[in-house]
Amino acid sequence: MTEPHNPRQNHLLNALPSIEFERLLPHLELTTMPLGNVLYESGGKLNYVYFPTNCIISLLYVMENGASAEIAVVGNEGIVGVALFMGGQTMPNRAVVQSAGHAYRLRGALMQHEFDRYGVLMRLLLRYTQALITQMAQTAVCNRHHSVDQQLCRWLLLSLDRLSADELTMTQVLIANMLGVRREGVTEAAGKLQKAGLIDYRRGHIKVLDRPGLEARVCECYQVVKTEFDRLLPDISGVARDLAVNRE
Amino acid sequence: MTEPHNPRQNHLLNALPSIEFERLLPHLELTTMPLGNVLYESGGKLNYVYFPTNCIISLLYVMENGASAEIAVVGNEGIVGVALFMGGQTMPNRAVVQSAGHAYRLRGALMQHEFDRYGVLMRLLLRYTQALITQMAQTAVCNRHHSVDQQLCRWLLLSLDRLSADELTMTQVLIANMLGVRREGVTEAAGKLQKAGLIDYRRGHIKVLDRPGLEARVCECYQVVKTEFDRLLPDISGVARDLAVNRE
DNA sequence: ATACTTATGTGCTGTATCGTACATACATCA
DNA sequence: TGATGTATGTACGATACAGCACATAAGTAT
Repeated sequence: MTEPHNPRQNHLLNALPSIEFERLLPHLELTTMPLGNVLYESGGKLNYVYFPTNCIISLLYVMENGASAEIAVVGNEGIVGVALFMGGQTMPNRAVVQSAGHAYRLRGALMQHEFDRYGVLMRLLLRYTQALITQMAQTAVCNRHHSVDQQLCRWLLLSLDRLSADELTMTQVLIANMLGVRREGVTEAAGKLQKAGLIDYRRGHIKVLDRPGLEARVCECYQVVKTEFDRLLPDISGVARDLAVNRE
Repeated sequence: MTEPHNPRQNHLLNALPSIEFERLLPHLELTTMPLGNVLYESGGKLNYVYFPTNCIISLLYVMENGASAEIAVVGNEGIVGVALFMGGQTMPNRAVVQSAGHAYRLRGALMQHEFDRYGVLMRLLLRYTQALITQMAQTAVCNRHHSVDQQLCRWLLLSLDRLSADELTMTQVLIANMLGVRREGVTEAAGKLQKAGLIDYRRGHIKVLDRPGLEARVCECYQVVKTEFDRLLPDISGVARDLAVNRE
């Protein structure tokens, strides 16, 4: 049950050539990420970047009136805190643990220093950031045009992909906050999926029974995002090799 | 009307130290940007990046069923084609001229080469990209929570900021495509603004009569985006004022 | 002027989602 | 075992917007 933790469970870290990885290793701190923990507040200074291994972090915007909306999710394919190397230091949204687990964190100053070596790490981070951009853009599109049912499917699939699991711990209230809809809307949408035999939903535990069924029902947004992540960050050492060679 | 065109009308180019600017200058090609012109298609290769001077480019996603939604707008504060230096080469959305004008373009290979000098240009581009991320994120939030009325205000203000003008040429159908709503919805929202004396709307021409009034009516999303652009690219407002003077 | 095209305005019905209120089921712990 | 808090289900009117049909108005070409 208690798997040994390893920074290489994070795909970005795993894709690093050993020289760069070894350089980071002593500075990577294993951190427990309990559900609901806030990594940074909107506009707050980022002291660390986080490389998730088996947790999911949700980037969400909280409005003046308290309503919220998820902008993107980050799992072990990515990093939390892109503002640290993009140059802005902060961002106008909150990062909160959506699914408990672990992450390796790295001090912001170290992150910047390592980024400024202009090596494979920098290339990977920029590619990841582009993928993140696509996810945000597609969230905007999905919020505009698709039904709660479809958005729930998208959200489930994106989350499960990031956990490499078929099950997750999550109440309907939380999902509603992420999607920025009423809790009752989630109840109804989840009810339909349950009735269709696609998921099994019981008091904070969702289990996917028929993944192809979910994929058949989801809007195009899911595939756009997934395809783009696969394209930009294909499994993995391959990319690193390309990145090392391709740039003259 | 041959105003003298100058690459420095683009804020990113203008912010470059002279060494870097001089190096780019011979490669910057002045390009006419007619309304509706498609700079790149979803997934299409980017041969050039574009530095708008007095035009607006809209990044929009076109869905399988033909519906569309704007993800972000780019004016003379920015650059079109971030995928070229972020490493992904393409993006799953379309870039189309929303307001006619001019831009300077630069071959993709040159852009990458210059980025890889890791100078001021790179820093500026990354900061701009972070600002762009905020704009996209806020679009997602706005699509989720705000009314067509509010979104129209936001869209108008963001567009006008990028033209340093109080007037723009734009039919309701086009606005509807950008916002991803029905044309009739725009008619109604614009009608309200007209009735309130905030704008004068006549067959493809919108003139803002009461900008403070618009700002009072817009949702928080506009300020979030504007504040973030000002923070990350502080030279914007100054140059914008200059351009506004030049126009009269 | 005339016809024609394009832009805008209006009205209707249908529907997804909201806001609200409340009922039921499950889980934990005294 | 029962009490209590939390998660989920259901119901109903209100509303914003979609989808559609059509009317009017402003330019443009003949």
